[in-house]
Amino acid sequence: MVQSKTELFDKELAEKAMLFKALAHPARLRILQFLAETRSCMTGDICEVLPLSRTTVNQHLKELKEPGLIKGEIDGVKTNYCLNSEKINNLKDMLGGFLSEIDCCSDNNC
Amino acid sequence: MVQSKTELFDKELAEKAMLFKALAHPARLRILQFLAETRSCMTGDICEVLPLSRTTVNQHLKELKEPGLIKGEIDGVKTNYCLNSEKINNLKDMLGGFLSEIDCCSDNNC
DNA sequence: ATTTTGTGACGTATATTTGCGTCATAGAAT
DNA sequence: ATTCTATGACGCAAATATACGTCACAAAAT
Repeated sequence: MVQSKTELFDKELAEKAMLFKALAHPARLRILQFLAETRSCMTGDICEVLPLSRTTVNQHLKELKEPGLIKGEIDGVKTNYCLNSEKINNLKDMLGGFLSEIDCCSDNNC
Repeated sequence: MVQSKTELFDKELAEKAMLFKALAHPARLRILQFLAETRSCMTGDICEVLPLSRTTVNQHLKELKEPGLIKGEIDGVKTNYCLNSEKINNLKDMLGGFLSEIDCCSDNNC
């Protein structure tokens, strides 16, 4: 692509797409699940659950942190990660809204 | 990446990630919106709504067709696209399920 | 003081996505 | 028969994502 055209779209749509993108990899979904299961959430612990190197896991964590879905708190040497419930709830509303907007009437057949 | 490790994850998670990926671009979200608004849904019509070339739009359509979110019916020269309500509803359930699984208790703070 | 442990930052290689132009095809209109 | 319209298939270039190794750093343990 000569240029990324993402900014030519509606701002809200772009934002929603960004959130979907954050969820578009099984590793990131697994991380969210894991963080929901256990609140003790060191980076190292997360790595042990995933079939990926620490480096890669770290990168996925960054991608979840960027849209604010998770938070990272430095605790001495360690960093504790956890879900950002507020954002997750926003996400839930947003996605639900979009999907019901899309499929208001279920007779959308050709 | 030396290798795509997507297949090392839970099959269900991978499937969910695939669906999220299909929704991870504003153009594709816009297409879904547009198809919900109007059922007359020729490729050409869709192109006029998007700031992208017909070639690119076609590709996005393909990406929506693959997971079955939309259907394409050949009508003479034209192809009519429309939402696949059944799949959209599946999607809605799946996402809702995942999100409530993630955020069962809203006291997930560090 | 040195080692260990847990991290993040940086660079690199490969894979995939995005965007587009061009071509071929098939039906409709002239 | 030729032109026009609508479409899909193919291939290319640039941008991003994915995965990893290596390095540096800071606190804790030895």
